[in-house]
Amino acid sequence: MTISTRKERQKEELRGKILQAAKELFMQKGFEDTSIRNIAEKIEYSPTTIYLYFKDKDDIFCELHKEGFKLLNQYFRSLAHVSDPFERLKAINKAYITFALENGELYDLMFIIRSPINSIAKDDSDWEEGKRAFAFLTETIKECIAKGYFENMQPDIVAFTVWSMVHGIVSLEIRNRCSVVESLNQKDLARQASEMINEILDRMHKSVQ
Amino acid sequence: MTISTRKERQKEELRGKILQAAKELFMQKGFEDTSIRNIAEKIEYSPTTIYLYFKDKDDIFCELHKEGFKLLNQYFRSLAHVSDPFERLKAINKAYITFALENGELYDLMFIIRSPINSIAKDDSDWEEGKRAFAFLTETIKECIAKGYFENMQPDIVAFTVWSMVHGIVSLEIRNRCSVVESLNQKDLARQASEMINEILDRMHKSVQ
DNA sequence: ATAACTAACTTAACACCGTTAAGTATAATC
DNA sequence: GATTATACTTAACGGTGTTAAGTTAGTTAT
Repeated sequence: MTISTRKERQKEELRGKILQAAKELFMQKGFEDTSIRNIAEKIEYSPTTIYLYFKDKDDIFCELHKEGFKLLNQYFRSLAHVSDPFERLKAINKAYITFALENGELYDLMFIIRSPINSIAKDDSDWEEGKRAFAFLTETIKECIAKGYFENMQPDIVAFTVWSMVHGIVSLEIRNRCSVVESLNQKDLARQASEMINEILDRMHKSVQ
Repeated sequence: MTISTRKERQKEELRGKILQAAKELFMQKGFEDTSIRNIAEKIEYSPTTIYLYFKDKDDIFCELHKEGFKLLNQYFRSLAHVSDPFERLKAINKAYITFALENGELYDLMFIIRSPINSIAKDDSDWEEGKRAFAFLTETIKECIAKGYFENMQPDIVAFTVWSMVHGIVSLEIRNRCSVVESLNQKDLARQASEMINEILDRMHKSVQ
């Protein structure tokens, strides 16, 4: 028993090493620019070994995709204690942007890259953590509505809108499309972006008071 | 003279054919999934011929990038006659989303794809039409501000915010990340998105009256 | 103890990719 | 008619994801 569990543990360890190496390389060079051979070299195994642990490159993608959402949920979890829902909503925005800019390549993987997202969409377990993150946002917005914010608006439509606003900013930044706007200080984009979004939310709120 | 101009014309024609073939393939399969060999096969030339007309694949990208912005400006131009700036702004949002969803792969090229956007950023001529499009938006917002909208906000910050809001929606759709929101009718996304954005703008306006 | 089997890994290969060096055939020029 | 320039192609390089077949060590069965 002990011997077979050790073997199983070792297998799991190698799987973890592959994932770790893949993650580090993806963070450095991005998904497209990281090859199976690169990963193999890093862990000092032959490229084909990786296929004993993962179906294909997309399978590794999926794993890190899930990991990314776990991390995002960690960023969010620390906000659960903020009791005022509107303040929490603004904090979510800030946390989301911080997460995206601190983990650019991971964010890319989660929300921008094309790759195997169509195959991933079928399997519900791949989106579990993603849905949890979105649910946290939706729940916060429901509380806001209960307090009189976003009157006459559907919670998940508001949630989607808020999400897409921050995603818009972040993805333009990550894919380097901000250069057309000269007056935007690239370095302080996170702060400026947060402010803009929260300014918008504030004004929306004032409109219904 | 006639003979050399004919040759020049023929060269230009082939260049155009390459661009046209590339465009069609990009629209069908996306940039990454279209190879130089695919383009060559389509126009019945050898792959290397393409390198006589374009420096590399990124060079073709740049050309279509510029073309995309020209087309976007065509969508915008038809809105110049809308005299009320706030109505025009809302029409711009609608047109932008329509453009993006009608020309998904082209939009991808312009605003999402990583590829050679860093090399493109240096050359100002590549962004000429892009800046014209953004200027149209900024100008409209300046007029809005002159009429009392967006009080105490910087025009190009507002412009960037508006842009990123619509970009957020559109890019989540194009890269298939909308599936987490079950209540969003995928088919009518354009309409729903337009409505959401314009609802937000309306509420922002009411807040300062 | 030896034979058969299994697990973990590697080698070699396939068909593709972007790109380039060298070659060819045709047309223009001297 | 010889040379040179133009327009194009062939063949190759080093890379990619992926797979079929081979190897080597360890486990199990007789």
